Amino acid sequence: MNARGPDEPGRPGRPRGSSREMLQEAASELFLEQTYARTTIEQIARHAGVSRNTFFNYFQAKSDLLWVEVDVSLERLPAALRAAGPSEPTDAVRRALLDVASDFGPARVPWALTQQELMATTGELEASALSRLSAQAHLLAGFVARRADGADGLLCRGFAVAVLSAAAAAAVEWAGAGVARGNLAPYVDAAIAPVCEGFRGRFSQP
Amino acid sequence: MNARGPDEPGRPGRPRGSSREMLQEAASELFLEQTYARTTIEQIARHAGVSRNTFFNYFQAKSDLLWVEVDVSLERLPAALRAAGPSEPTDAVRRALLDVASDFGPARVPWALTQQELMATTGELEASALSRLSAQAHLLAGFVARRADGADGLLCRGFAVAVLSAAAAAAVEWAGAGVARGNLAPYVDAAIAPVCEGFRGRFSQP
DNA sequence: TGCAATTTGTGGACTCAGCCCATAAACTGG
DNA sequence: CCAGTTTATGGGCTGAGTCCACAAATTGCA
Repeated sequence: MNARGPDEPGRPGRPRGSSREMLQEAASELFLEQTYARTTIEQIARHAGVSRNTFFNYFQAKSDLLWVEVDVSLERLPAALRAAGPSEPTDAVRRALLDVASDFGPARVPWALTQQELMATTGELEASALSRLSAQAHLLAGFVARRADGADGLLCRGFAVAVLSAAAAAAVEWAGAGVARGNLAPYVDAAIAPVCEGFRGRFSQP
Repeated sequence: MNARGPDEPGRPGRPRGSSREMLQEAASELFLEQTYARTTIEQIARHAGVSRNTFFNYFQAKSDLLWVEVDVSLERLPAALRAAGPSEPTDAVRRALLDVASDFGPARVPWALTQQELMATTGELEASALSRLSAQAHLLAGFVARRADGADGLLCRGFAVAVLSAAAAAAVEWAGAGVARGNLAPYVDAAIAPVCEGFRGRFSQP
């Protein structure tokens, strides 16, 4: 077990010859030229100067490339929840999601939201999308359950997936709105506010 | 263009030598023995006495086999919505979803809900699940938009995905509850009621 | 009876994602 | 110089999904 990260200088072993960023950049160029569906992992890797297998040292799946920006912002969700303070759970979740959404301005549209129609094999986008949604739902449900001690597990999970899928629908709408889309946050707020309202008060404070 | 279905007797062309049911039965046996992940399309087809390619004459994807029962019940959703009458849109949706859910008793658990952990390639279950959810969301959003003339598209879509994902979470909970799970409908009702409440009144009648 | 049209079954070939493995290369510290 | 560690690479493999050409089975029509 070595506590050092993969980039510290004094670390044993062969240093990395590439980076996630290089592969992302290579992929972006190819996606623009050919679309995601017509781009193979082999092409991305060679374009970045590495071999196909090396690609899998940096990403677990091709579809991860569609979600890089989203994944980065979602890493902040736990902190955003903690920062939301001891308020009512649905309010805390709403504030935290708006905080994460505030990362996305009109020019920062994730690949995942622009390549909706042009996916290769059946439901590659769907798979990657739902796997992310359920990971975050697990997080949110745990948060709510901890805040509302003894709350019904189904209620926590129901709220988590409902609010997240409403937010996702808002992101799709936002991405499809064209150049005048503005910021993501207002879209998300409009979509999740009714969900939060419907669940407000159902998570009794401990 | 031939209006006759694939089973009418007077239809030209070679009659079908197999059926969806035969393939489903073959698949069920193999899934019980080997799990979904360890069963190949080739095995299912041979077990049903046809070739691999013929499988794709009856199903579009291997994962369709996980959703046969669900798909059959979901076909009733449009009729259930129409039957829900001219009541408030969120009420109509709630009643229609409970109607569909009433198909599922304690012994009728779809494969999709029992093979959650044992999928083959990354996110095969997720892909098939989300593709179904978004198809039904499209339906629901259209229904609500028609009922509430001039309503915000984002609000309609947000409600549709929120209520459906809450129902899906309920189904997961239900399937995981073991032999004493009872009927699906109460689970669904508990999960979607708050969502419907949050959106109630937001779809002004025309 | 024969012939076109139509529909299904089938085998073969292909692409590509994802996975595993053995080996080489590049670095560390002793 | 050596042992340990980490990355890079090539090779091979499985399996889903697609395409295509051709055979087989049925229809209606001449």
